[in-house]
Order: sequence, then C-alpha cells, then structure tokens
Amino acid sequence: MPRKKEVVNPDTENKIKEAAKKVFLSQGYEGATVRQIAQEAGVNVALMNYHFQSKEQLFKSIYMESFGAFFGSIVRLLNEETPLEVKIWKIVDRYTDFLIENPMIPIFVLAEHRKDGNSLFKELNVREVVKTSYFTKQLQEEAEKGTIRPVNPLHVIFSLMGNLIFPVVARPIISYVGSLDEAGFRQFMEERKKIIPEMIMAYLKSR
Amino acid sequence: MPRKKEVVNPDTENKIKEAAKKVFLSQGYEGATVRQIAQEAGVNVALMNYHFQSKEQLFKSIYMESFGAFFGSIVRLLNEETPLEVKIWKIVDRYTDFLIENPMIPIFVLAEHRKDGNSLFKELNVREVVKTSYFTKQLQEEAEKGTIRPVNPLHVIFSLMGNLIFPVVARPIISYVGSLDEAGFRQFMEERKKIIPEMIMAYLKSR
DNA sequence: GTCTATAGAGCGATAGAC
DNA sequence: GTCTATCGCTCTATAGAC
Repeated sequence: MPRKKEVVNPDTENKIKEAAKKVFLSQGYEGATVRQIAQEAGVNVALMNYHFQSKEQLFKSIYMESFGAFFGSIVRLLNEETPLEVKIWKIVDRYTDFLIENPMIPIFVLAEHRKDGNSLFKELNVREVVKTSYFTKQLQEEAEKGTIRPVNPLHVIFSLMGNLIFPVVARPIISYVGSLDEAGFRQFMEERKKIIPEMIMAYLKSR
Repeated sequence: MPRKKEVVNPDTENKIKEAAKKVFLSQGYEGATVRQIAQEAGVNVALMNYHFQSKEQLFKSIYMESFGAFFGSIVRLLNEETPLEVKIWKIVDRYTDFLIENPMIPIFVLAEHRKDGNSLFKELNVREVVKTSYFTKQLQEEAEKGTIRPVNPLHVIFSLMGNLIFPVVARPIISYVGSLDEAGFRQFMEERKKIIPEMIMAYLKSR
C-alpha cells in the first residue's frame, strides 16, 4: 500500500522566494522579470502568480519578512542594558553576519526609499524607536559623565551603518580593487568587525 | 538683415542629459523609461535618440562623463604631496561637496557593478591607481615611523568611502529618521565633514 | 533638428485544461 | 497545484514628413 502524500507541496513557495531573492538582488526590482524568477525556481510564471499573486506582492513578501526580522533583532540589541562599548561590538558583530547572509536587504531598502517615501519605516515607527532607544540615552548619559565626547547620536548611528552596509553594497568593487575571492571577502569582513568598533570608540573617547 | 543663427541647438543635449540624470536617479536605470526622460526634457523620444542613439548610450554618456571627471580629481588628491592628515581632510571635504551635487554617481556606480563586472573600473585601471597611489604609500610609511598604527590601506579607503557615500545613498532614510528638510540635510553633511576625518584619525592614532 | 506615427519585442498577468 | 497558451499593454527604437 502506497504511503500517504496528503499535503500538497511543502516548499514550492520557499523555492520561489529563494529564486526571487537571487534575481532581485542581481537585477534590482525593475530589472528582474517574472520569467527569470520562475525559471530560476524551476517553475512557470502561472504557478508563481498562483502563490504570490503578482511580482510586487512577491517582492514585498520577501522584503517585509527579512527586514522585519532583522529590524526586530537590532531594536532588541539597541535596548539591551549592556555597557556602551560592549553594545557597539555586539551590534557590529551581529549586523555584519546578518548582512553577509542577506546582502539583498540593504540594496532593497535603499532602492525602495529612493522612490517610496519611507512607507515601511513609518509602519515600523523607526524614527521613534531610534530616538527613544536606550542606546541614544546611553550616548547622552556617557557624554554628561564625561566618559565620551558629546555627540549627536544620529552621527554615531549613521557612521556605524555606513561602515557596516557600504562594504556589502559595494562588494563587487571591493573584491575587484582588493583582488579578493569569496574567502578573501569574508576575511575582509571579519577584519572589519574589529576595526569598526575600534574606530567608533576611538572617536568617542578622543579629545 | 537677420542675424545669423548658423549653429543648431546649443543645449538640447544638455537639457536631455539633465532630465536623464534626474529620472535615472529617482527610478534607476531599468525603472526609467525613455518617455519619462523625453517628457522631463520637453522633447520627444525620437529627438532624444537622434542625439544619443539609445537609452543605454545616453546613460553611459552621463555616467562616464561624471564619474571620469570625479575619479580624475580624486586621483590627483590621493597623489598630492600633502601630509596624511591634511590630505584626509581635503578628500572628505571635496568628496562631500561633489556627492551632494552629484548624488546619482554612487547610485549608478553601485548598481552598475552589481551586474556588469567592473568594466568601467577596469578601463580606468582603478586597482593599480589605488595600489600605487602616494596615499597608500603614506599610510605604510607613517606606520613604519610609528606615528599611526599599522593598517591595511583598503580598510582606510573603504571606511572613508562608506562614511562619505552612505549618507548620500541613504539620504531619504536619514532625512526621515532625523526629521531633516533640505537645509537640515546639508547641515548634517557639513557636520560630517568634521566628524569623518576626526574619526579616521582617532583610529589611526589610537593604541 | 525636430516632429508624428508605428513597428516589433518583451513585459506582467490570467484563462482554462489536467 | 501545476501546466500551456495567449491576451493586452508598454517599452525602445526607427521610418519618414517637414
């Protein structure tokens, strides 16, 4: 007697999502075509739209899911009650690993916001979350105590982000200029895990 | 007797180029349409193609021109025989001003290199120019003298670039999170002209 | 140089069979 | 759930009049 096979497909949707991430990443949203994605996933366009309704829905589904999870994890980190310096090292470490695994996220976010008016950020209330985060408070308190220089938290946050995100977005350029293969690039990113916090702390403690 | 009017149009091409910069910047290469560009320029598609042959040629014409000029200016700066710290301040200052005026350049460059295999960089021989630049040599010499810590020049260069380029690429995000209008963003960038060199120098001099 | 009109390719999406 | 076939639209590019 044959085994039951009852439930439909466990992972067609995941197969499509993974294919879509890959294609969106290399082609951008506009540059990607539904035919490309379907081919990469080994299915046809009709099936893709059966599961995700449209190209735009498919994109949003990937985008929201990855970014939402990531943002939640960063917010938790920002609000942790660890000392400032430890926190900065942890942020850099976790953020770097996440970005190496999910390079499409910053590229999508940057592209989206150029045209879309920050809709996702508004939905997640990013502005208030940053402004009221324990991290922001810590920077102010430490400055008052005189352990670091006084600083606009936005500059610290965007210096961190620039240093973390830029290498991922500019990966092909870095690999070319530094003659780095896959392993070489990973090595480069591991080195940055040390350099970035050192640089931020050196700045905060100087003067 | 009527004045001569001899030469054809002085600035149709410039009008089209400016329109194209604007549209490519907000829509990306794939997202932009030739109709949009033509409308923005106040001409029709046929005229646009009369001057620039195709969408791709138009893009390359803008891209090559702006990036080539910019790269030339940076190379001159890297090779100037000014002291390291002065040079870093000058690079940040000039680069920031350029990027505020030409935000489409990094966006184009990053998008191009994700798909195109660094063709422009190879043509300009960026790798060798960086490796043999006086700036790279300076970092090594100063480290030997013990005035700064020993460091892989690539990390310095990409930290500089990340800090300079990221705010331009992420401008809508920064403006949203910081509640900044046009003037507020410029102010933010002016502040960074001071913070970025201080941060790099604090790192190089620490330990 | 500049226009109108349109050819020809490729796109996203869906109807309908299985 | 998955397929084939195709619709209707928009895109880039160009022919041809002025």
